[in-house]
Formats: sequence, C-alpha cells, structure tokens
Amino acid sequence: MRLKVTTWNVNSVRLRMSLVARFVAEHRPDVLCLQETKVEDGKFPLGEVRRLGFGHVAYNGQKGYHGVAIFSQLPFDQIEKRDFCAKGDARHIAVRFAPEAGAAAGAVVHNLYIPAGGDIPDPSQNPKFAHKLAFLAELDGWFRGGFPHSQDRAILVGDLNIAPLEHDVWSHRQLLDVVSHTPVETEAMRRVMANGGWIDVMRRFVPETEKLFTWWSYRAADWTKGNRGRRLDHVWASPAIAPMARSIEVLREARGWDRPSDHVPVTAIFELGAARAHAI
DNA sequence: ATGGTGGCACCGCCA
Repeated sequence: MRLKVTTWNVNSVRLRMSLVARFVAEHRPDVLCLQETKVEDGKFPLGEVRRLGFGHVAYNGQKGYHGVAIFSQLPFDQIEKRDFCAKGDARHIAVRFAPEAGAAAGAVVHNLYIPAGGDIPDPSQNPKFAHKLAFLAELDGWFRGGFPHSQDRAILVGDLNIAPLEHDVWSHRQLLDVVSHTPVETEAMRRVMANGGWIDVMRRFVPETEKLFTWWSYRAADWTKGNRGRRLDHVWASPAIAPMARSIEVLREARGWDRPSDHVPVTAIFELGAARAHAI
C-alpha cells in the first residue's frame, strides 16, 4: 500500500483554498498536513475540504495566528493536540490511523508548526527566540528515548522553522546569525532527532551536499533571483517506517503560483508493509 | 547596509 503524505505551510487556509484544491487535484495526497491555517476551529472551511475528497479531517486552530490541520483519505481513531509551552498556541496535531486504514493502521502522523522565533537570535533579548528554544526543549523531552517498540511507525512533518544543514540555506556563512540557521537552533534540532530516533527522510533522497529549499521569502522583488531559499519544512520518520520511504518531492513551482504561500508543498511516498498499533 | 512583502485583525502583530 502506497501512502502519500504532504506537508505545506499555506499561510491562511481560507485565502489559499483554491491553491490547496489545485495541489490536491494535481498530486492526490492521501494525507495533507497544513500549517499556519490562521483560522479558529469554528470558522474552519470543513465543507470545502470534504469536497476535495478528504473524508477525515482534524484541525487545531486559533484566531489569526498559527493553526495546523490534517486532511486524510484514511480514517483515524485517535487525535492529539499538544499545547507546547502551555501557551494555548495551536502548533501541533497528531492522528493515529484506524484499523480500517489497511497497511497504515496504527501508524501515527505528527503535524508541527515550530515558532519562527523573531529576529534577534538571543533568548535574553528576544522572548520569541526564548520560546522557540523552550519549544525545542519540550519536543526533545517528549520524544526522548525514541520509540519503545521497534515496529512503532511514526511520521513527523511540518514547518519546523529551522534549516539544520549547511545546504539547507542559500548561504551558510551569511545565515549563521539569522534566526532559523543559528547553531543554538540547529544543534537543538539535531538533539531532538538523535534522542528521539527520528530520520530526516528528505535527506535520504537528496544528498546533504546539494541545496534543498522549501521556503523563499516574500520580501524579495523576485523570489527566483539568487535562489535565496531555506529548508524550513521537514519530513521525519521513525526507524520502523523510514526504510519504507520511496520518494520525496519538493514542489518548487508552487512558489510561482498566483498569490502563493511563501512555503511550498513537500510530499513523501511510503510503501507500507505490515501494521502494528501503538499509542500517540 | 537597510528594508523589503504578506495575512489577519483591526489601525499592530506576527511571519
């Protein structure tokens, strides 16, 4: 069974619904994880999402800011929304696929929107950067110890707002002091991955020596000029499911669509084998 | 070297 999972920071799901529809029509993901939906749950465009063919929808939103959602063709039997840093921010949602989801049954998908962290890369001067580091520390604490069962299948996607590797940014040297690529963040991210046992699926398909970006700033007259991008969006997998990954696609062309998000969709395809259920 | 754009809520905040 093929499982196609896409992560996309849409920067307002209501404003971008026609682009979401276009993406779904052209790429048909089984699971679409969105970040920055920017809509409170009571105003979530559930009808439009169902019309796109997703029978199973989970969302965690708030008014104006943040917000995450998972659209799925496969049923789930558990939904979790974790309130990182006890701030009441809508930055996480996870689902576990139900027994009826075939070979995906029991697999868990986490959808995360890590704080951007403001402009000044100093937690003592910038509370937003302090929040980002606290969020990463909590994430590390949560996943520390990895996966209790060797068969636990978990996928973590989202806008993690960190470009961890040298070639995840257009200029490593020029971005070392820029929030998203500072050593304190990239090291914190490496700790989360190492302590949790997560595998960077995108880099299993694109060598670390090759530039790989998922985001290009709005603050440029021409986003293609100089290709000044960053890899802020990620697909991670537990050891039980990482070997089942078959491909990664970064849809760069979506940055050139009419009224685009500043992030583009990232899609992973997994070829799933036998199932085993576990708790989120 | 600085400021650049975009979204939402509301005339500022966050990215």
